[in-house]
Amino acid sequence: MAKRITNREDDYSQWYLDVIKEAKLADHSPVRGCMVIRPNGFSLWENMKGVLDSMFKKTGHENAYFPLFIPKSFLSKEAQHVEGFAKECAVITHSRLKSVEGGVEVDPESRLEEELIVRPTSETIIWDAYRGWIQSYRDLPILINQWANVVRWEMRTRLFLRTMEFLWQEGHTAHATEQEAVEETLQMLEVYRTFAEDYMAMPVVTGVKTSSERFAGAVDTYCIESLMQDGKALQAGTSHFLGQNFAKAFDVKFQDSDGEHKYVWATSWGVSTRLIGGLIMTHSDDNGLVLPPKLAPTQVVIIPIFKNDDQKSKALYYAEPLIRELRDNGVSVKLDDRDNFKPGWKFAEHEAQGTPIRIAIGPRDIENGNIEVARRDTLEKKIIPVKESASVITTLLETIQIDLFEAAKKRQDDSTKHAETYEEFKVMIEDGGFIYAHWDGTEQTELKIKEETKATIRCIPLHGDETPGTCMVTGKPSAKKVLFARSY
RNA sequence: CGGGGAGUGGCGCAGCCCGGUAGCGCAUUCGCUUUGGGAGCGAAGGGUCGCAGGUUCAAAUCCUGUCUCCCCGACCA
Repeated sequence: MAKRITNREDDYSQWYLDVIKEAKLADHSPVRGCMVIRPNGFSLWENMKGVLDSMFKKTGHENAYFPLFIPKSFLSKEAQHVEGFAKECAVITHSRLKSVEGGVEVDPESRLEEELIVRPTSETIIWDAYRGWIQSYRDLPILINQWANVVRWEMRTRLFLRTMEFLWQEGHTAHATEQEAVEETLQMLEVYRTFAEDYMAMPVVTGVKTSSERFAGAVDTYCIESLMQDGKALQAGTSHFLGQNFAKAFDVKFQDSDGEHKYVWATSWGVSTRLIGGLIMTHSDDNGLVLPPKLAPTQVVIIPIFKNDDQKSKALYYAEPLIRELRDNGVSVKLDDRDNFKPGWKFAEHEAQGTPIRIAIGPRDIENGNIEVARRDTLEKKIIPVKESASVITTLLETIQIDLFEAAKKRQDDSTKHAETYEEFKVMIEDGGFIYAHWDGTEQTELKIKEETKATIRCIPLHGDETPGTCMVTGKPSAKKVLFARSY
């Protein structure tokens, strides 16, 4: 078999790129750091989007859309926020081109009076709008989400994990009380955890970021962190409690039931196409992509095996009721009846693309009233009677979904360690993985650890060991262990 | 943005040092034989050698600039 995908242990980065290429998820674009999301990648995103969107709707959110362009002055209104994003904003300075000999150039006459920035995130333009929408406590809460693209001018990019333009959703909510906003922040974090674990089959740790890793402009940033197969951590989603920072910056006040004018409390939360990168690195293997059934664009592929037209039509005839029954059960089925590829070629191709279940139907199966069922995750094959196939397959899809999560969870647990001393920590971090250790809570110590080991504090976990101790570096008191890892 | 590597039919590569009319494998098209793990034979089509300048009788090859990708750093979802 011609191997087109680099083995993970030979070169993990190359493997990641090969999987994306062979699964036809995305291409590089002519513009540095941008990507073309191909139909296979986009339908995966659409599935993720569909699930998340209904989860947002169930928690009372509505979708809206705010502009791509933001007046430059808006960004400078919240001091921390500017500092965080200033270095990575695309700026629009001109409005047109003019033809010149051999092409076009920017028309110097068209310089904009106020330059526009391409949104790196939309807090500013949204809070500017909220000012006009909010007068009374009766106008609150505002629970809005938008699906959009954003641009961050990154130095170093990787397909899905960090691109200059990416697709995401950003929720922006406004509340009358601090408590309500904090509850919203945690509720959405829980939505993300549920989505990651129950749909992506990607186990995560939930926690709060340290001040140095916090979102620019937030009071607290909560996150879901997951461990990839190479032992590096990926921040998969964030939910921010913004306090009154943006309300103050954009002067958004409401009159409360007690007659007082008060600043509004805010949250924002988002996940992006980066999740696709996380999905790839959580489940895929040296044969290509492995997808959880709940998100796979195609859950079952049927490959007829035939030597001639007669056998082909028999196989198709045999497959037809099965396809119908599976579809009636809500299973997405694709029949691969192309005759310009041999079965073996198709097997390899669908494996590379991550289709959870493959069914082969050949003359032998038809004769015996069977089908051959192969699982993508374990590569296991078995012959089953066609009569039982619909129920076997719907059950198998559920089993695969669970097994993928369990396998990923086991890997994450096996790669999670506790370090009591800094010496121990330095040794452990070389093997990758999550490491719990005591930390004195200061930025200096965090920075020292980062400089010496390249590991960062991924989060201060919300659930877990609450035992106090002493910082592994300084020996100062520590309330509880925090989670370290090298990260993407 | 600094250091290293790379860009040649759709994909993977050779040719470059030492300039002389662009080649291989896979894929594509047609025909025949094939089809239970990436089929075989025969024929055919397809390339501004990343882009822009320059040197030269002549540039994929030499020189300059520039764009994109990969790896490693600093910065970030």
